[in-house]
Amino acid sequence: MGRGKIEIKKIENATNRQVTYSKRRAGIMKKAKELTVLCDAEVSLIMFSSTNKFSEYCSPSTNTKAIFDRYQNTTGIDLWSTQYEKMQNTLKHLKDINGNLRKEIRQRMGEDLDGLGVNELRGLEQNLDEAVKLVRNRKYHVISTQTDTYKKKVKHTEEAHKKLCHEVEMKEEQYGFVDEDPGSYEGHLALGNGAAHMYAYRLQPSQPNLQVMGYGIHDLRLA
Amino acid sequence: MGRGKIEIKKIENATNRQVTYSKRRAGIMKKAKELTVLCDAEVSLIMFSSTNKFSEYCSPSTNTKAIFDRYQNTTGIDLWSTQYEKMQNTLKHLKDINGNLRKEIRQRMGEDLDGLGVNELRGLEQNLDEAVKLVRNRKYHVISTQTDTYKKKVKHTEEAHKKLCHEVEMKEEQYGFVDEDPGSYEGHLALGNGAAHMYAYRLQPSQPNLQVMGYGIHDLRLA
DNA sequence: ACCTATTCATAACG
DNA sequence: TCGTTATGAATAGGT
Repeated sequence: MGRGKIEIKKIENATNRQVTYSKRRAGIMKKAKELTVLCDAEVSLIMFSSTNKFSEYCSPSTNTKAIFDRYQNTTGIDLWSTQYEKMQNTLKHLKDINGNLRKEIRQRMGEDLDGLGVNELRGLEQNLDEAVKLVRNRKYHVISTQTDTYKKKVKHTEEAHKKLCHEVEMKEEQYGFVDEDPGSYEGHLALGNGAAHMYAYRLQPSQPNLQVMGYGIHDLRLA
Repeated sequence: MGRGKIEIKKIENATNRQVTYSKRRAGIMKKAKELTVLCDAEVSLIMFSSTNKFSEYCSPSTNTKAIFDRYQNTTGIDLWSTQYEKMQNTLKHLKDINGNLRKEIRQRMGEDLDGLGVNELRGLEQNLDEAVKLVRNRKYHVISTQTDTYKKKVKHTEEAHKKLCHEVEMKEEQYGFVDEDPGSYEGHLALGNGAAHMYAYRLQPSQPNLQVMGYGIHDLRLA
C-alpha cells in the first residue's frame, strides 16, 4: 500500500528502516486503539525498535501490569507463575498447620474434645497433669526467687534505717537536738516489705492466658 | 476501508463485534509481524476479546517474558514484586503466628516457662487445671458411653445364648440328642465382655498427645 | 513533514 | 467460520 509493493524482509537502509518503523508504529497503534474501541477488547502492545526505542499502547480500561497478570493466569506459563503457585502452596500448608496448632491449643484448654477417643483423652489428661505440675513448680521457684530479692531489699533498707538512726543520734549528741517525729521512718520499712503484694492475685478470667501470655490476638482471618 | 466507512465506537451487535474482532485481530497481527521483520523490532501484542478470548503475538527473536522484563527495565514499573512482597509478608506473618502458637503449646506442656512472670504462671496453672477437669469429665463420659454400649452387646449376646440353649434343649427333647461339649458357647460371652480392654491403658510416653492426637508431625522447617 | 499513487485491510453481504 | 468485493485506509517513495 504505497507507491510500490515491498517485500516483507528487513530494510537494510537504517534511515529508511527508522522512517518505516515510525510510520508503521503509528499505524499499528491506531489499529490497536480501534480494536479496543470497536470490539471492547483489552490490548497491550509493546514495541522496541532496532535502536531500542520503547513504545507501548495499552487499552484505557486497564494497564500493562493487569494485562501481564491476566496473561499469566491464562497461559500458566513462565517462571513467576511457578514461583507464585509454590508460594500459594506453602501458604496453604502453613494455614493448615496453623489450624491444627489452634485445634491442639483448644483441646489443651478442654475444648473441641468431641473427636477424641478414650486413649487420646487419657493421654491428654496425663500430659496436662504433668504440665500443671511443671508450671506450679516454676511458679513456686519464681515466687521464692522474688521473695528472696525482696527480703534482701528489706534487709538493705533496715540497715540504711539503722545507719540513719545512728547518724541522727550522733547529731543529737553533737548539737543536743531532739527529733519531734520519730515515727516518720516507718514508711520505709513498710515499703521494704513490698513483696507481699505479689501474692494478692486477682481472679483470672476464664481464659486468662490468652490475654496474659499475649496469644489469642493473632489475626484469625489469616490462618 | 470496507463497503462503507464506519465510526470508531463500540459495535453493539455482539456477533458483528466478534466477527470484526477476528478480522482485525488477524490484521493487527500481520502488521505486528511485518513491523518485526521490516524494522527488526521486538514486539509483544496481547489481546483479550470482549468474550475473554486470549491471543498474542510475540517477535520470534524473543518471548513475552523477556519483553516484560525489558518493559520493566525501561519503564521502571514493577510488574510482579508488589504481589511477591505481599505474599512474602503474609508468609512471614503466618510463620510468626505459627511460632507463637507452638510456644503457647510448649508452655501448655510445661516447657519454655522462663519468660513468664508469676501472674502469667498462675493464670496458666489455673487454665490447665480447668482443662484437666474438662478432659477428665469428657473421658469419663466417653468411657461410660462405651461401657453402656458393651453392656448392651453383652445383654444381646446372653439373650442369644439363652435362646440357643433353649432351642438345643428343644431339639434334645425332640430327638433325644445329648450335647457332648456344652462349654463351647462360653466364647461368645467372653467376647461380649470386650469392653474390659478399654481400661487396660498402656503407659503414655512423656509427650503422648503428639503422637496420639496427630500433632507434632507438621513440618517444622516451614514455620 | 507532506504528498499521492498504489497497495492493503476490511465492512457488508452471501 | 469462510469467500467475495467495493471501498476507505495505510503507506512507500519521492519532494
